[in-house]
Amino acid sequence: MMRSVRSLSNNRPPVADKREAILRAATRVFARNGYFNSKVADIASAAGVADGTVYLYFKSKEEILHSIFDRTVDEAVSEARKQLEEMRDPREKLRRIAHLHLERLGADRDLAVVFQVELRGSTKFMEEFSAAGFASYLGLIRATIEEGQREGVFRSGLNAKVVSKILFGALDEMATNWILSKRRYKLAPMGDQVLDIFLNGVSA
Amino acid sequence: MMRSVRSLSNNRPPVADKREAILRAATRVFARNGYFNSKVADIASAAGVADGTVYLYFKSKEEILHSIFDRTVDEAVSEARKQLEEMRDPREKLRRIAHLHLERLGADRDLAVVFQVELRGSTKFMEEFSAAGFASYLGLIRATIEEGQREGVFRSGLNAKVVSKILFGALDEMATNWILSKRRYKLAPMGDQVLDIFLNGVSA
DNA sequence: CACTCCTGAATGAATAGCCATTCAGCAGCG
DNA sequence: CGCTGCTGAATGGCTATTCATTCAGGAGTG
Repeated sequence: MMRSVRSLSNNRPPVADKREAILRAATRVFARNGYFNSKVADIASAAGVADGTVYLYFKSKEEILHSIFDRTVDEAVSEARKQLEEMRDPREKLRRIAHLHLERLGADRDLAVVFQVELRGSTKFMEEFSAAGFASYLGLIRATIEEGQREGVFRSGLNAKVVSKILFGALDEMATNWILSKRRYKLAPMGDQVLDIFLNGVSA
Repeated sequence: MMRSVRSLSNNRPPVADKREAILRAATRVFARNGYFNSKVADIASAAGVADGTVYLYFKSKEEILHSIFDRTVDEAVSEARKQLEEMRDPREKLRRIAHLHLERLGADRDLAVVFQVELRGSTKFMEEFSAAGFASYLGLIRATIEEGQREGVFRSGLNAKVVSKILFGALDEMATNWILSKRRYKLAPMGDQVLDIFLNGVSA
Protein backbone atom coordinates (compact mmCIF):
# COMPACT_ATOMS: atom_id res chain seq x y z
CA MET A 1 0.00 0.00 0.00
CA MET A 2 1.63 3.47 -0.09
CA ARG A 3 4.03 3.74 -2.96
CA SER A 4 6.97 6.08 -2.44
CA VAL A 5 6.37 8.85 -4.94
CA ARG A 6 3.37 8.26 -7.09
CA SER A 7 3.07 11.18 -9.47
CA LEU A 8 5.63 11.78 -12.20
CA SER A 9 6.61 8.54 -13.82
CA ASN A 10 4.02 6.42 -12.12
CA ASN A 11 1.16 8.11 -13.89
CA ARG A 12 1.35 7.06 -17.48
CA PRO A 13 2.46 3.52 -17.62
CA PRO A 14 0.57 1.80 -14.87
CA VAL A 15 -0.97 -0.04 -17.74
CA ALA A 16 2.14 -1.17 -19.53
CA ASP A 17 3.79 -1.62 -16.19
CA LYS A 18 1.34 -4.13 -14.87
CA ARG A 19 1.01 -5.95 -18.14
CA GLU A 20 4.72 -6.38 -18.20
CA ALA A 21 4.79 -7.54 -14.60
CA ILE A 22 2.17 -10.16 -15.30
CA LEU A 23 3.97 -11.38 -18.38
CA ARG A 24 7.23 -11.67 -16.52
CA ALA A 25 5.61 -13.39 -13.58
CA ALA A 26 3.79 -15.78 -15.87
CA THR A 27 7.03 -16.71 -17.60
CA ARG A 28 8.55 -17.60 -14.29
CA VAL A 29 5.50 -19.51 -13.06
CA PHE A 30 4.99 -21.41 -16.30
CA ALA A 31 8.65 -22.31 -16.41
CA ARG A 32 8.60 -23.71 -12.90
CA ASN A 33 5.29 -25.59 -12.93
CA GLY A 34 4.34 -26.06 -16.53
CA TYR A 35 1.45 -24.29 -18.16
CA PHE A 36 -1.29 -26.66 -17.09
CA ASN A 37 -0.15 -26.90 -13.51
CA SER A 38 0.11 -23.15 -13.12
CA LYS A 39 -2.78 -21.42 -11.45
CA VAL A 40 -3.79 -17.97 -12.51
CA ALA A 41 -3.74 -17.12 -8.84
CA ASP A 42 -0.03 -18.04 -8.73
CA ILE A 43 0.72 -15.72 -11.58
CA ALA A 44 -1.26 -12.93 -10.00
CA SER A 45 0.49 -13.24 -6.69
CA ALA A 46 3.89 -13.53 -8.32
CA ALA A 47 3.13 -10.35 -10.19
CA GLY A 48 1.90 -8.67 -7.04
CA VAL A 49 -1.62 -8.05 -8.29
CA ALA A 50 -5.03 -9.47 -7.50
CA ASP A 51 -6.41 -12.46 -9.37
CA GLY A 52 -8.98 -10.34 -11.12
CA THR A 53 -6.42 -7.85 -12.33
CA VAL A 54 -4.94 -10.43 -14.63
CA TYR A 55 -8.21 -10.35 -16.54
CA LEU A 56 -7.99 -6.63 -17.04
CA TYR A 57 -4.94 -7.22 -19.20
CA PHE A 58 -5.51 -10.64 -20.69
CA LYS A 59 -8.62 -12.39 -21.91
CA SER A 60 -7.59 -15.75 -20.54
CA LYS A 61 -4.76 -17.81 -19.18
CA GLU A 62 -4.05 -19.04 -22.64
CA GLU A 63 -3.71 -15.54 -23.99
CA ILE A 64 -0.96 -14.91 -21.50
CA LEU A 65 1.08 -17.74 -22.93
CA HIS A 66 0.42 -16.51 -26.44
CA SER A 67 1.55 -13.06 -25.54
CA ILE A 68 4.83 -14.36 -24.20
CA PHE A 69 5.51 -16.13 -27.47
CA ASP A 70 4.39 -13.37 -29.72
CA ARG A 71 6.36 -10.72 -28.01
CA THR A 72 9.55 -12.74 -27.91
CA VAL A 73 9.39 -14.03 -31.46
CA ASP A 74 8.51 -10.66 -32.92
CA GLU A 75 11.38 -9.09 -31.09
CA ALA A 76 13.80 -11.83 -32.04
CA VAL A 77 12.90 -11.89 -35.71
CA SER A 78 12.98 -8.16 -36.17
CA GLU A 79 16.23 -7.84 -34.29
CA ALA A 80 17.75 -10.56 -36.42
CA ARG A 81 16.49 -8.99 -39.64
CA LYS A 82 17.99 -5.71 -38.65
CA GLN A 83 21.40 -7.10 -37.85
CA LEU A 84 21.48 -9.26 -40.96
CA GLU A 85 20.80 -6.33 -43.22
CA GLU A 86 24.30 -5.02 -42.79
CA MET A 87 25.97 -8.33 -43.48
CA ARG A 88 27.06 -9.94 -46.72
CA ASP A 89 28.58 -13.36 -46.17
CA PRO A 90 25.82 -15.99 -45.76
CA ARG A 91 28.07 -18.03 -43.51
CA GLU A 92 28.49 -15.09 -41.20
CA LYS A 93 24.77 -14.47 -41.32
CA LEU A 94 24.01 -17.98 -40.16
CA ARG A 95 26.52 -17.61 -37.39
CA ARG A 96 24.83 -14.46 -36.31
CA ILE A 97 21.40 -16.05 -36.35
CA ALA A 98 22.64 -18.93 -34.24
CA HIS A 99 24.31 -16.58 -31.87
CA LEU A 100 21.25 -14.39 -31.41
CA HIS A 101 19.06 -17.44 -30.99
CA LEU A 102 21.12 -19.02 -28.25
CA GLU A 103 22.10 -15.74 -26.67
CA ARG A 104 18.48 -14.77 -26.13
CA LEU A 105 17.45 -18.08 -24.63
CA GLY A 106 20.66 -18.40 -22.67
CA ALA A 107 20.05 -15.04 -21.04
CA ASP A 108 16.74 -16.02 -19.50
CA ARG A 109 16.37 -19.59 -18.35
CA ASP A 110 12.69 -19.20 -17.56
CA LEU A 111 11.96 -17.88 -20.99
CA ALA A 112 13.98 -20.72 -22.44
CA VAL A 113 11.95 -23.28 -20.52
CA VAL A 114 8.71 -21.77 -21.73
CA PHE A 115 9.95 -21.88 -25.29
CA GLN A 116 11.58 -25.28 -25.29
CA VAL A 117 9.11 -27.06 -23.07
CA GLU A 118 5.77 -25.34 -22.79
CA LEU A 119 5.57 -24.28 -26.39
CA ARG A 120 5.75 -27.93 -27.35
CA GLY A 121 2.98 -28.84 -24.98
CA SER A 122 0.11 -28.95 -27.40
CA THR A 123 -0.31 -29.50 -31.06
CA LYS A 124 -2.81 -26.69 -31.09
CA PHE A 125 -0.22 -24.34 -29.78
CA MET A 126 2.43 -25.52 -32.11
CA GLU A 127 0.18 -25.12 -35.08
CA GLU A 128 -0.76 -21.61 -34.10
CA PHE A 129 2.77 -20.69 -33.30
CA SER A 130 3.95 -22.47 -36.37
CA ALA A 131 1.71 -20.42 -38.59
CA ALA A 132 2.96 -17.15 -37.28
CA GLY A 133 6.39 -16.64 -35.82
CA PHE A 134 8.05 -19.94 -36.34
CA ALA A 135 7.49 -19.95 -40.06
CA SER A 136 9.03 -16.53 -40.40
CA TYR A 137 11.99 -17.60 -38.34
CA LEU A 138 12.62 -20.71 -40.36
CA GLY A 139 12.09 -18.59 -43.46
CA LEU A 140 14.86 -16.29 -42.36
CA ILE A 141 17.27 -19.18 -42.16
CA ARG A 142 16.11 -20.61 -45.43
CA ALA A 143 16.48 -17.34 -47.28
CA THR A 144 20.05 -17.07 -46.05
CA ILE A 145 20.83 -20.56 -47.22
CA GLU A 146 19.36 -19.97 -50.64
CA GLU A 147 21.37 -16.80 -50.87
CA GLY A 148 24.48 -18.80 -50.13
CA GLN A 149 23.56 -21.31 -52.77
CA ARG A 150 23.18 -18.60 -55.40
CA GLU A 151 26.52 -17.20 -54.45
CA GLY A 152 28.06 -20.62 -54.69
CA VAL A 153 29.26 -20.86 -51.10
CA PHE A 154 26.79 -23.64 -50.24
CA ARG A 155 26.21 -26.77 -52.25
CA SER A 156 23.37 -26.07 -54.63
CA GLY A 157 22.14 -29.65 -54.78
CA LEU A 158 20.71 -29.42 -51.28
CA ASN A 159 17.09 -28.75 -50.46
CA ALA A 160 17.19 -25.43 -48.65
CA LYS A 161 14.06 -26.16 -46.69
CA VAL A 162 15.48 -29.35 -45.27
CA VAL A 163 18.82 -27.73 -44.62
CA SER A 164 17.22 -24.94 -42.64
CA LYS A 165 15.33 -27.45 -40.53
CA ILE A 166 18.56 -29.25 -39.77
CA LEU A 167 20.19 -26.09 -38.52
CA PHE A 168 17.17 -25.09 -36.53
CA GLY A 169 16.81 -28.56 -35.07
CA ALA A 170 20.42 -28.65 -34.00
CA LEU A 171 20.19 -25.26 -32.30
CA ASP A 172 16.90 -26.17 -30.71
CA GLU A 173 18.40 -29.32 -29.28
CA MET A 174 21.28 -27.36 -27.80
CA ALA A 175 18.77 -25.15 -26.04
CA THR A 176 16.68 -28.04 -24.78
CA ASN A 177 19.68 -29.86 -23.46
CA TRP A 178 20.90 -26.74 -21.79
CA ILE A 179 17.75 -26.22 -19.77
CA LEU A 180 17.65 -29.86 -18.75
CA SER A 181 21.26 -29.99 -17.73
CA LYS A 182 22.13 -29.70 -14.08
CA ARG A 183 25.56 -28.42 -14.91
CA ARG A 184 25.62 -24.74 -15.69
CA TYR A 185 27.40 -23.72 -18.81
CA LYS A 186 27.09 -20.97 -21.36
CA LEU A 187 24.63 -21.72 -24.08
CA ALA A 188 25.73 -19.32 -26.79
CA PRO A 189 29.16 -20.86 -27.42
CA MET A 190 27.49 -24.10 -28.42
CA GLY A 191 26.37 -22.27 -31.51
CA ASP A 192 29.92 -22.14 -32.82
CA GLN A 193 30.37 -25.86 -32.53
CA VAL A 194 27.10 -26.41 -34.33
CA LEU A 195 28.01 -24.00 -37.07
CA ASP A 196 31.44 -25.49 -37.59
CA ILE A 197 29.96 -28.84 -38.39
CA PHE A 198 26.98 -27.47 -40.22
CA LEU A 199 28.94 -25.14 -42.48
CA ASN A 200 31.42 -27.86 -43.17
CA GLY A 201 28.54 -30.07 -44.18
CA VAL A 202 26.85 -27.66 -46.53
CA SER A 203 29.74 -25.73 -48.01
CA ALA A 204 30.49 -26.15 -51.68
CA MET B 1 -19.60 -61.25 -24.76
CA MET B 2 -18.96 -64.86 -25.91
CA ARG B 3 -15.43 -65.32 -26.98
CA SER B 4 -14.80 -68.06 -29.53
CA VAL B 5 -12.68 -70.60 -27.70
CA ARG B 6 -11.83 -69.59 -24.18
CA SER B 7 -9.54 -72.24 -22.82
CA LEU B 8 -6.12 -72.81 -24.34
CA SER B 9 -4.58 -69.55 -25.44
CA ASN B 10 -7.24 -67.26 -24.08
CA ASN B 11 -6.46 -68.07 -20.50
CA ARG B 12 -3.28 -66.21 -19.91
CA PRO B 13 -3.40 -62.90 -21.70
CA PRO B 14 -6.75 -61.27 -21.06
CA VAL B 15 -4.66 -59.08 -18.83
CA ALA B 16 -2.06 -58.07 -21.37
CA ASP B 17 -4.86 -57.68 -23.86
CA LYS B 18 -6.65 -54.98 -21.99
CA ARG B 19 -3.53 -53.24 -20.91
CA GLU B 20 -2.48 -53.07 -24.51
CA ALA B 21 -5.87 -51.79 -25.59
CA ILE B 22 -5.73 -49.01 -23.04
CA LEU B 23 -2.23 -48.06 -24.03
CA ARG B 24 -3.14 -47.90 -27.68
CA ALA B 25 -6.31 -45.95 -27.00
CA ALA B 26 -4.42 -43.53 -24.78
CA THR B 27 -1.85 -42.91 -27.49
CA ARG B 28 -4.61 -41.95 -29.87
CA VAL B 29 -6.46 -39.80 -27.36
CA PHE B 30 -3.35 -38.02 -26.11
CA ALA B 31 -2.24 -37.38 -29.66
CA ARG B 32 -5.55 -35.82 -30.62
CA ASN B 33 -6.29 -33.73 -27.53
CA GLY B 34 -3.04 -33.36 -25.70
CA TYR B 35 -2.32 -34.99 -22.38
CA PHE B 36 -3.91 -32.40 -20.15
CA ASN B 37 -7.05 -32.08 -22.21
CA SER B 38 -7.59 -35.81 -22.37
CA LYS B 39 -10.08 -37.26 -19.93
CA VAL B 40 -9.51 -40.67 -18.49
CA ALA B 41 -13.09 -41.36 -19.47
CA ASP B 42 -12.17 -40.70 -23.11
CA ILE B 43 -9.36 -43.18 -22.95
CA ALA B 44 -11.57 -45.77 -21.32
CA SER B 45 -14.28 -45.44 -23.89
CA ALA B 46 -11.79 -45.47 -26.75
CA ALA B 47 -10.39 -48.66 -25.33
CA GLY B 48 -13.85 -50.13 -24.89
CA VAL B 49 -13.61 -50.53 -21.12
CA ALA B 50 -15.18 -48.83 -18.15
CA ASP B 51 -13.58 -45.85 -16.48
CA GLY B 52 -12.69 -47.84 -13.42
CA THR B 53 -10.99 -50.55 -15.41
CA VAL B 54 -8.23 -48.19 -16.36
CA TYR B 55 -7.24 -48.10 -12.72
CA LEU B 56 -6.90 -51.85 -12.57
CA TYR B 57 -4.00 -51.57 -14.99
CA PHE B 58 -2.52 -48.19 -14.24
CA LYS B 59 -2.06 -46.26 -11.05
CA SER B 60 -2.92 -42.93 -12.62
CA LYS B 61 -3.35 -41.05 -15.82
CA GLU B 62 0.25 -40.02 -15.63
CA GLU B 63 1.42 -43.60 -15.40
CA ILE B 64 -0.30 -44.32 -18.69
CA LEU B 65 1.78 -41.70 -20.43
CA HIS B 66 4.92 -43.04 -18.78
CA SER B 67 4.14 -46.52 -19.92
CA ILE B 68 3.79 -45.38 -23.51
CA PHE B 69 7.22 -43.82 -23.40
CA ASP B 70 8.93 -46.59 -21.58
CA ARG B 71 7.64 -49.28 -23.81
CA THR B 72 8.50 -47.47 -27.01
CA VAL B 73 11.95 -46.34 -25.98
CA ASP B 74 12.93 -49.70 -24.61
CA GLU B 75 11.83 -51.37 -27.77
CA ALA B 76 13.56 -48.84 -29.98
CA VAL B 77 16.86 -48.90 -28.16
CA SER B 78 17.10 -52.66 -27.94
CA GLU B 79 16.11 -53.07 -31.56
CA ALA B 80 18.73 -50.55 -32.59
CA ARG B 81 21.40 -52.19 -30.45
CA LYS B 82 20.64 -55.50 -32.00
CA GLN B 83 20.86 -54.29 -35.56
CA LEU B 84 23.99 -52.29 -34.93
CA GLU B 85 25.81 -55.27 -33.55
CA GLU B 86 26.26 -56.79 -36.97
CA MET B 87 27.56 -53.62 -38.54
CA ARG B 88 31.05 -52.23 -38.79
CA ASP B 89 31.14 -48.89 -40.58
CA PRO B 90 30.19 -46.09 -38.16
CA ARG B 91 28.73 -44.08 -41.02
CA GLU B 92 26.44 -46.92 -41.88
CA LYS B 93 25.55 -47.33 -38.24
CA LEU B 94 24.43 -43.72 -37.98
CA ARG B 95 22.40 -44.11 -41.12
CA ARG B 96 20.74 -47.11 -39.63
CA ILE B 97 19.96 -45.30 -36.38
CA ALA B 98 18.42 -42.42 -38.27
CA HIS B 99 16.44 -44.75 -40.41
CA LEU B 100 15.05 -46.71 -37.47
CA HIS B 101 14.27 -43.52 -35.62
CA LEU B 102 12.25 -41.95 -38.41
CA GLU B 103 10.78 -45.20 -39.59
CA ARG B 104 9.28 -45.91 -36.22
CA LEU B 105 7.75 -42.49 -35.78
CA GLY B 106 6.72 -42.30 -39.40
CA ALA B 107 4.79 -45.52 -39.08
CA ASP B 108 2.50 -44.27 -36.34
CA ARG B 109 1.50 -40.66 -36.46
CA ASP B 110 -0.25 -40.77 -33.10
CA LEU B 111 2.78 -42.19 -31.43
CA ALA B 112 4.88 -39.55 -33.12
CA VAL B 113 2.66 -36.80 -31.81
CA VAL B 114 2.89 -38.13 -28.30
CA PHE B 115 6.65 -38.27 -28.55
CA GLN B 116 7.29 -34.99 -30.30
CA VAL B 117 4.60 -32.96 -28.59
CA GLU B 118 3.35 -34.45 -25.36
CA LEU B 119 6.69 -35.65 -24.16
CA ARG B 120 7.91 -32.09 -24.25
CA GLY B 121 4.93 -30.89 -22.25
CA SER B 122 6.52 -30.72 -18.85
CA THR B 123 9.97 -30.30 -17.47
CA LYS B 124 9.22 -32.96 -14.93
CA PHE B 125 8.47 -35.41 -17.67
CA MET B 126 11.48 -34.51 -19.66
CA GLU B 127 13.73 -34.89 -16.69
CA GLU B 128 12.35 -38.29 -15.88
CA PHE B 129 12.43 -39.38 -19.46
CA SER B 130 15.79 -37.81 -19.90
CA ALA B 131 17.22 -39.82 -17.07
CA ALA B 132 16.12 -43.12 -18.44
CA GLY B 133 15.56 -43.78 -22.10
CA PHE B 134 16.68 -40.61 -23.73
CA ALA B 135 20.12 -40.75 -22.20
CA SER B 136 20.66 -44.25 -23.43
CA TYR B 137 19.52 -43.29 -26.89
CA LEU B 138 21.82 -40.32 -27.09
CA GLY B 139 24.53 -42.53 -25.67
CA LEU B 140 24.08 -44.95 -28.52
CA ILE B 141 24.67 -42.20 -31.03
CA ARG B 142 27.60 -40.86 -29.11
CA ALA B 143 29.28 -44.23 -28.83
CA THR B 144 29.02 -44.65 -32.58
CA ILE B 145 30.55 -41.27 -33.19
CA GLU B 146 33.43 -41.94 -30.84
CA GLU B 147 33.99 -45.23 -32.55
CA GLY B 148 34.20 -43.40 -35.85
CA GLN B 149 36.66 -40.96 -34.38
CA ARG B 150 38.92 -43.74 -33.17
CA GLU B 151 38.80 -45.31 -36.60
CA GLY B 152 39.64 -42.01 -38.18
CA VAL B 153 36.51 -41.66 -40.29
CA PHE B 154 35.21 -38.72 -38.26
CA ARG B 155 37.19 -35.66 -37.32
CA SER B 156 38.70 -36.29 -33.92
CA GLY B 157 38.72 -32.65 -32.87
CA LEU B 158 34.97 -32.63 -32.40
CA ASN B 159 33.19 -33.04 -29.11
CA ALA B 160 31.26 -36.27 -29.52
CA LYS B 161 28.59 -35.25 -27.05
CA VAL B 162 27.80 -32.10 -28.96
CA VAL B 163 27.94 -33.88 -32.26
CA SER B 164 25.45 -36.48 -31.11
CA LYS B 165 23.08 -33.76 -29.97
CA ILE B 166 23.30 -32.13 -33.37
CA LEU B 167 22.33 -35.32 -35.12
CA PHE B 168 19.56 -36.05 -32.69
CA GLY B 169 18.28 -32.49 -32.89
CA ALA B 170 18.18 -32.58 -36.66
CA LEU B 171 16.28 -35.87 -36.73
CA ASP B 172 13.96 -34.67 -34.03
CA GLU B 173 13.15 -31.56 -36.00
CA MET B 174 12.36 -33.62 -39.08
CA ALA B 175 9.88 -35.59 -37.02
CA THR B 176 8.29 -32.53 -35.46
CA ASN B 177 7.91 -30.82 -38.80
CA TRP B 178 6.45 -33.94 -40.26
CA ILE B 179 3.63 -34.16 -37.74
CA LEU B 180 2.85 -30.48 -38.09
CA SER B 181 2.83 -30.53 -41.84
CA LYS B 182 -0.47 -30.70 -43.65
CA ARG B 183 1.14 -32.23 -46.66
CA ARG B 184 1.69 -35.94 -46.34
CA TYR B 185 5.12 -37.20 -47.18
CA LYS B 186 7.30 -40.07 -46.06
CA LEU B 187 9.32 -39.29 -43.00
CA ALA B 188 12.08 -41.87 -43.23
CA PRO B 189 13.68 -40.59 -46.45
CA MET B 190 14.39 -37.29 -44.73
CA GLY B 191 16.98 -39.18 -42.77
CA ASP B 192 19.14 -39.59 -45.82
CA GLN B 193 19.22 -35.91 -46.51
CA VAL B 194 20.13 -35.23 -42.91
CA LEU B 195 22.86 -37.82 -42.95
CA ASP B 196 24.35 -36.55 -46.19
CA ILE B 197 24.94 -33.17 -44.70
CA PHE B 198 25.82 -34.44 -41.28
CA LEU B 199 28.38 -36.98 -42.46
CA ASN B 200 29.87 -34.45 -44.79
CA GLY B 201 30.22 -32.12 -41.85
CA VAL B 202 31.89 -34.54 -39.49
CA SER B 203 33.95 -36.70 -41.79
CA ALA B 204 37.70 -36.51 -41.57
C1' DC C 1 -23.49 -84.26 -14.47
C1' DA C 2 -26.03 -80.73 -11.69
C1' DC C 3 -25.68 -77.59 -8.28
C1' DT C 4 -23.73 -74.23 -5.05
C1' DC C 5 -20.22 -71.35 -3.60
C1' DC C 6 -16.46 -68.25 -4.47
C1' DT C 7 -13.36 -65.21 -6.61
C1' DG C 8 -11.87 -61.25 -8.65
C1' DA C 9 -12.32 -58.66 -12.95
C1' DA C 10 -15.14 -55.15 -14.52
C1' DT C 11 -18.36 -51.54 -14.01
C1' DG C 12 -19.99 -46.69 -13.74
C1' DA C 13 -22.28 -43.56 -10.58
C1' DA C 14 -20.85 -40.68 -6.88
C1' DT C 15 -17.31 -37.99 -4.58
C1' DA C 16 -14.16 -34.63 -3.67
C1' DG C 17 -11.32 -31.13 -4.85
C1' DC C 18 -9.57 -27.99 -7.94
C1' DC C 19 -9.28 -23.53 -10.38
C1' DA C 20 -10.48 -20.26 -14.31
C1' DT C 21 -13.29 -16.61 -14.51
C1' DT C 22 -16.62 -13.15 -12.82
C1' DC C 23 -18.35 -9.21 -10.56
C1' DA C 24 -19.99 -6.27 -6.69
C1' DG C 25 -17.85 -3.04 -4.53
C1' DC C 26 -13.62 -0.21 -2.59
C1' DA C 27 -9.92 3.47 -2.73
C1' DG C 28 -7.62 7.28 -4.58
C1' DC C 29 -7.73 11.14 -7.53
C1' DG C 30 -9.11 15.38 -9.91
C1' DC D 1 -19.02 13.56 -6.83
C1' DG D 2 -17.58 10.54 -10.76
C1' DC D 3 -14.04 7.98 -12.69
C1' DT D 4 -10.50 4.62 -13.17
C1' DG D 5 -8.09 0.82 -11.72
C1' DC D 6 -8.03 -2.63 -8.83
C1' DT D 7 -9.48 -6.26 -5.57
C1' DG D 8 -10.41 -10.99 -3.93
C1' DA D 9 -14.28 -13.79 -2.42
C1' DA D 10 -17.76 -16.47 -4.63
C1' DT D 11 -19.35 -19.21 -8.49
C1' DG D 12 -19.73 -22.85 -11.63
C1' DG D 13 -17.98 -26.35 -14.26
C1' DC D 14 -15.12 -29.94 -14.76
C1' DT D 15 -12.80 -34.55 -14.06
C1' DA D 16 -9.47 -37.87 -11.67
C1' DT D 17 -10.22 -41.31 -8.73
C1' DT D 18 -12.88 -44.35 -5.65
C1' DC D 19 -15.70 -48.11 -4.31
C1' DA D 20 -20.08 -50.69 -3.66
C1' DT D 21 -22.06 -53.71 -6.67
C1' DT D 22 -22.56 -57.03 -10.50
C1' DC D 23 -21.62 -61.18 -12.73
C1' DA D 24 -19.10 -64.78 -15.52
C1' DG D 25 -17.00 -68.70 -14.90
C1' DG D 26 -13.92 -71.97 -12.08
C1' DA D 27 -13.71 -75.26 -8.14
C1' DG D 28 -15.59 -78.37 -5.07
C1' DT D 29 -19.16 -81.74 -3.93
C1' DG D 30 -22.44 -85.55 -4.01
